Amino acid sequence: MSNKSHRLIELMMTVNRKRKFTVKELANDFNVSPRTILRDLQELSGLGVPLYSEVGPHGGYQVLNERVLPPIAFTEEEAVAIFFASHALRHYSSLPFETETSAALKKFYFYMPGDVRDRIDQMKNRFDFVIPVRQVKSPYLGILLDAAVQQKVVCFEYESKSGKLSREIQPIGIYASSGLWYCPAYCFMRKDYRLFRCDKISSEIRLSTTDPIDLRDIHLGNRIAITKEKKTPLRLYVELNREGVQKCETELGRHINVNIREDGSGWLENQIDPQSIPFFAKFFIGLGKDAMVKKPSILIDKIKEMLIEMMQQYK
Amino acid sequence: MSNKSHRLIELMMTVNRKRKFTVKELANDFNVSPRTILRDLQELSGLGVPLYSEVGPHGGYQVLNERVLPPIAFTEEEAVAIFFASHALRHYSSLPFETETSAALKKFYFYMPGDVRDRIDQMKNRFDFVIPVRQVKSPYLGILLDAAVQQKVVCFEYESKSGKLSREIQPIGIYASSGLWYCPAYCFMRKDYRLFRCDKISSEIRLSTTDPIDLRDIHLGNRIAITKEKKTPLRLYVELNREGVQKCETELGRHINVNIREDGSGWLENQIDPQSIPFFAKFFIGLGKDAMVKKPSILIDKIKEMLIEMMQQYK
DNA sequence: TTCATAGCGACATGATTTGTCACTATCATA
DNA sequence: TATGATAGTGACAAATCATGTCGCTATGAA
Repeated sequence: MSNKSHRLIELMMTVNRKRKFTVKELANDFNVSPRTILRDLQELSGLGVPLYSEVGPHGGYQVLNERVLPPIAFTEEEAVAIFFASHALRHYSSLPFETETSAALKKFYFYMPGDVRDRIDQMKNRFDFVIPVRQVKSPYLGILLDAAVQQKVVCFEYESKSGKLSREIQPIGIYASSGLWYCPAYCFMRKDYRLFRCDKISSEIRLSTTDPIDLRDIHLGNRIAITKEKKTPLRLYVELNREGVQKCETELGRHINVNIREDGSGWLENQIDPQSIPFFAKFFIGLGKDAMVKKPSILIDKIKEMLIEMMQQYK
Repeated sequence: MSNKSHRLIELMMTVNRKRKFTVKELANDFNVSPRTILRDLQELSGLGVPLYSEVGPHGGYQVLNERVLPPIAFTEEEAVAIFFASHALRHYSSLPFETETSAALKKFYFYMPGDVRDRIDQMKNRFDFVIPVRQVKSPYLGILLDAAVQQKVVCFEYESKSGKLSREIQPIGIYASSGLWYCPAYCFMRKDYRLFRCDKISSEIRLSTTDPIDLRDIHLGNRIAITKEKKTPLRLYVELNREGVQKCETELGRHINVNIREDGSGWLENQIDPQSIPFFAKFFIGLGKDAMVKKPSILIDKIKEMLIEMMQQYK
């Protein structure tokens, strides 16, 4: 392959790897004169590599946060799958990334071969990953994620049912579920793990001076096992008919285990946290006669209480 | 920019777009001699573009099914966002793509600059898009999507509440919501639009000989408006407090418009389909005192009926 | 001030690229 | 079977491009 084109491609990779470098350095690496490197760098710039330079001692070139992916061979299916997965991000009103993801998608789309593009166009209105739309913004996702990754303690005002309270937490991670963002974290106030809803954070997030605890081995994948051990659990037992089974599977996700019989009916049998009684009461009322709660009695009482309340509401 | 390098990059895009072409053709496109194009194509080959050629009339060059994406400049943020969006696909037990998406992800990951890779590794266990896990497989997603794109009529056995029935439908599209796949379609049996759950298709899907109707202008984005026109609508009016507003936003998605007042409370005001009365009755019972249904009276009656039923159930 | 860096322009030289031409090979099809 | 459309190669001269060198400016840190 020709010298120059080859060098340009190598150069592209090299600058991406080094991120900071001087013209002289590269001239040595590539055994060409600095002048040549200068010209090459200008070409790279023209090709879209975002180079930035500063003169003076300790100056030099830098690649800005844009990186250039080298040519990657994707099969058509792969490209389409990646496109639509990223496309689904448009449903989120908040993301922990600063970027407009639409910019990334446009690039991706623009550089695709024409027929893949055609295929995407045809599918665009016929295929989607739906995520409930919320207007609720969660502006602190980036900070929380950073804190989780870097093991930092943060504090903020949090709007819980019992009112606004200042919290000091060390995030384990963040995740989106049904259009809302959640942040499981260690709460220094409660001295225990708690789940926070990111949209209920009602003040700026500040870094705290509290020493972080060691959460390196606790992450989204294993936190449930770890946090569950500590609760004083209530035993939940619910009979479900076919419809009930299906709804529970859809709506409870993986937190609660749904057992299924051959005829399609089933039952729930789980340890639950006393705090979640109001949630389950509402949930099973919503299921109507598709679910029959047998235990715990405290849950049954709550359901009755709510039913009576509602009877009054609708006279 | 220098002629040759420029041309090579353009060429890379062009061959990816055209997939099949002759040397002469390209020579015209690029205003160079065929000889030059030949030499260029050899270089591209050397760079990994999978070219294949055949001599003779109707021969020419082809790009094999792996496509090479040219170098794309992504910001670090963009790359990370695309990675995690695609990563979220692993939650789906069924996808309409044949490919293992993990293969695509590995490639993507592999070619990233080292420090982006590090960042991804750090985030992997601390960031996720959660989708309710279902064991339910939907093996016909690909076929349904094809049928939607290509305007074809298909038929299959469908397991609805009223039992197994043979259905003949023309899909509008498919979408995933809360871990389940749905297929809105025109149903030739009901002579109307219906929503099918892809996992309830209980037989092979066959192409039907029925003539397709013209659904080119109906797609996931507008089907609701179109299908609604035909119904005899009921007017829904519901008062919501703050919590009610939030739940409706989360759970009703974009189908129903939630109006919000300054104090956080709000109301629903919509046309609804009489068929969806049972759904809404359950839904608003589930909201408890966070919602107060004012209209239509038929819905209120249904709610009362269900409440009474449940009171009896729990004595 | 001095030094290390980026950056530009001009120019001669050497290297590469290009077009042209003449040739071979393959294959579909008229 | 002949023909034409296609890929593919080699050689060489002409055109173009790339490179190094030199001299210069500008900037900013130490």
